Amino acid sequence: MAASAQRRPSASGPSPFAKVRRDHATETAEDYVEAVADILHERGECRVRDLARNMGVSHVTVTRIVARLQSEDLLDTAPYRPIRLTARGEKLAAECRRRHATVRSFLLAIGVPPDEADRDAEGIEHHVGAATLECMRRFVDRPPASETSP
Amino acid sequence: MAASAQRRPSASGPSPFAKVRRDHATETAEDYVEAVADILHERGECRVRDLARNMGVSHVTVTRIVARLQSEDLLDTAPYRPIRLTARGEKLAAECRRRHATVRSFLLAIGVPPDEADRDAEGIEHHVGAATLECMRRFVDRPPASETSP
DNA sequence: ACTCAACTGTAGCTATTGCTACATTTACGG
DNA sequence: CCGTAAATGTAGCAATAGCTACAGTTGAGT
Repeated sequence: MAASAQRRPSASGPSPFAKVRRDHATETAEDYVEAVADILHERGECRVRDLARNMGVSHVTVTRIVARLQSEDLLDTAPYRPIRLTARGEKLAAECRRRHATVRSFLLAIGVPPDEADRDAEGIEHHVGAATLECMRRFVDRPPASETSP
Repeated sequence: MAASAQRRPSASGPSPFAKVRRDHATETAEDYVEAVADILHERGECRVRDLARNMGVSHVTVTRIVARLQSEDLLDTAPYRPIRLTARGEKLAAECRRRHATVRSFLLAIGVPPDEADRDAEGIEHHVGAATLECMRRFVDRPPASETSP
């Protein structure tokens, strides 16, 4: 009888779920860094309060996560001071922004309604590998047919 | 100055991230239920040990999560006994299996290499809404062009 | 029947992300 | 200046998901 109960091939590790777990670890960082970049762009200054409103969580949660991201050299702040991006943070934010835009455009290109495209892109973007992203980009650049228009 | 710093529209809640957080809450349930179904199908019996190997975590983690899923009426077990699916669990597993297959086929259809398609499908499947899934299904059923063959 | 290895459960730790309640700081207006 | 409201920080709680170490069960083989 076939191999083990592993339903997915384990080419790069003991379990495909390992990658998903790793993604979750960076997901928060990516969301916050991207949000900081957006807020900075819109208001010129990013405060804990802005992030709390943007992410839909309490200011306490934001404070703690910002502290962690500062220790990871992604954000830069001081008590009662605005939050800025480090060089690494800027770079990560740019990558995330680009990837998010690609995923969103891709979903729209295959015919997903805008509101669901927004919601799903938020969750999907963190789980899209390099090859998948490239395929999405190619698809958006050159949609194979008028699939979206009946 | 425009609206708020919300970069994404908030059509169905205070923040698009709320949905992502909700998805995460059910993600574990879905993964475990699906794994139980697979193991049951392959070996006829599902033990804590099988799940631990399948998910790449320790048996302790599995025990605790199985207990929670039992309290949620998705799994059914007893101390030192095999793990089975409840009716609700069966239903959820079937839905997940179908969705996973769709996402994976879709990724393959847009040209993602099989190994990355496996990995990414694992992370993406939990964040795919009904409309997005339907679009993927339509795409797989009727690929617009020979996008995958250079 | 008994022994023993494998399996399972329990205790107790860490880390992350939520929260409320309370304390402190900033900054603005009078 | 000084007071106050808003913003921020801190303390301490809950739930989830990891882990190691140790204890208890099961079941197979002798």
